[in-house]
Amino acid sequence: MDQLRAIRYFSKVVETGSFTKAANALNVPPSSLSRRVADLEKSLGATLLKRSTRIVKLTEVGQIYYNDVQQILTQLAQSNETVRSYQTTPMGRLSISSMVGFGEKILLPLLDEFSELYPEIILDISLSDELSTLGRDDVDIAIRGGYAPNERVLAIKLMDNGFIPVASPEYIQTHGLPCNAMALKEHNGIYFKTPSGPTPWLCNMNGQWHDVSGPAIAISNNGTWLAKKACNGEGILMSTRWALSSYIESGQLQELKFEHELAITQNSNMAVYLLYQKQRYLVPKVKAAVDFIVDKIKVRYNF
Amino acid sequence: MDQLRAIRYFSKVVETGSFTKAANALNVPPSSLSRRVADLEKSLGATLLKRSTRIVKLTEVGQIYYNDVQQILTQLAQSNETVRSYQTTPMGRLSISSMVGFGEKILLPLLDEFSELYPEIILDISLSDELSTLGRDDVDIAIRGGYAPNERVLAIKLMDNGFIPVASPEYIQTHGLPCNAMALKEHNGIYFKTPSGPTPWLCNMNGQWHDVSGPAIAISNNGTWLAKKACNGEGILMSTRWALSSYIESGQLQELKFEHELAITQNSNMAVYLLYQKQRYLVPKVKAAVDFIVDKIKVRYNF
DNA sequence: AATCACTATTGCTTTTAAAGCAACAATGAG
DNA sequence: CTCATTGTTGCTTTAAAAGCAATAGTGATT
Repeated sequence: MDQLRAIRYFSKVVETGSFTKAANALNVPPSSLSRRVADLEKSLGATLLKRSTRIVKLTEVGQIYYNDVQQILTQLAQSNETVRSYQTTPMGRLSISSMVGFGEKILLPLLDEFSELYPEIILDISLSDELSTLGRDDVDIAIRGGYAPNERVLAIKLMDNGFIPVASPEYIQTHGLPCNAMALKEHNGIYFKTPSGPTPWLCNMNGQWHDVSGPAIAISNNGTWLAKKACNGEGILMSTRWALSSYIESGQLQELKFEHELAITQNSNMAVYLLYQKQRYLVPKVKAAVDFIVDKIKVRYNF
Repeated sequence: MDQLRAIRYFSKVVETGSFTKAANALNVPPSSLSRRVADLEKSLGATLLKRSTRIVKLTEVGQIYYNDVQQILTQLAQSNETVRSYQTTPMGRLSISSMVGFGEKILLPLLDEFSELYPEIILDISLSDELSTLGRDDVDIAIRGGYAPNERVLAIKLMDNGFIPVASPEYIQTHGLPCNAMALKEHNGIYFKTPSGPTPWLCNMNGQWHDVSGPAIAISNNGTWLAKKACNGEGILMSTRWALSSYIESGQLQELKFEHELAITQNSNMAVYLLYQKQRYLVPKVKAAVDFIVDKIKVRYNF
């Protein structure tokens, strides 16, 4: 028995929820599916699918097996691709996932250059702040802030991800410059929101952490919108240095400095990491992109 | 093409280093191997094996592919086993790897009981202090001290693994009771050796770590031999409480207590962990053994 | 409650792929 | 230079999966 084929058939049935639909998708008669899945079940000595003419659903073991086998299929596909593309020119679909803010501000412009350099690579970019599990999904490269990678995944630090407080000159004129971190509590707050909630203003004074968040006037995960609000003088914003640098340089916003530094988490080494699976670095397109991104960012943003 | 079969053939050829030997091992004609491997290479568009009539060896890509594929094969085998044995009585070969001392003193006696309870499980025990990578090798359960598991591996703390200093009453009579940890430097040392080297005597005083190791008179990874030396009054030994408890209870050795506690590493939470792959817990034999070991040890050694 | 549409399965034939065997060519040891 | 050994190739046989048509069972519809 060709177990791999049987598994592919089985998976398709699970995904479409029907032998007929799966058969159409695979361009084989339903009888083949029925027979191969039956073979598979026989060889495993267990029923994977509970079938009736109307509905096909996984049994308990079936669910377990499906999950296991899914992973095995992707791994095999990746290994095959590694070999196939070994020592060829970078080409094919390259899937990159990035944090929204970083993606818009820094990554996408960079990738425009990249595309010119490697026209045969088709980019597939997802911007999202939700963390996708590398390897499980078919993401080749992920860019995340302060993420703890597992052993199979390599992490390269791209740049610092420290948050700094800023406000517009008008706001400071109107409301006064907060003389110390504690004084922030009396100021209007514009808050950046991550998937795990809005980011508070924290301050470490003599080993003690204090929440110095002021009353919120706006919360969003869209950095651009928040920055505009800050420019309008609506309040104080804490965001990353790289997201704010253009506003600071143009004078629209200015950094507020305090004796005790501010942060948005007690975890000190916040940074932007580029993540990829160690094995996949052998695939030319992945290697090309990783090398390109890391190199350009090192040159341009880490003076 | 049955890729799985092709991969199995390919693997066998790699392992035997010859098409003919592999063919004998698999009971198929060599021509089949030749053809399937050729198919595989064609489908991957790469040469996996460099062959001549005398010698067959892996190419660079071949090596990569072989490694990848090896893992995939074991994963698939495990998934199949999971399904096959789902909800059956525990049986089959169960492979356990343990630290030597713990294995001899605690695990093996326990497993004698286990065997009576599950006669259909054939135990395959390896005692070694080298850490074997779970999942890679076909070890179902591993028992290690202070091991950092990855995400796929579950770790259950079995008991503390703190080292305590002991000496025989005779030794103390002859050399005097060391009045504080620092005084240990003047005493004969019997040292337990791990794969990463002999274990020093460390002492944390007011936040500072001091090495208070005395001159060595014996070093070994064999706890029993060291304990005997200590009983003979040859010096002071630091070893785990569980390894020494029988000697202490019989009065052959006595614990030395100091104001500042001793340790053999700056890492505080030393413990004995039982490790297994999360997935494999679904296999009855693995579940039975994990549950049994954890339960018995909790009852008998963690009062 | 009976019908009807749809679906998975089964029996049979056709097609395809791998096994098996024998002959061949290439390689490296002696 | 010879020769045993090994991997490959041509051909035949065998096994397995595809393909097709017919069947039986199920659940929604009337």
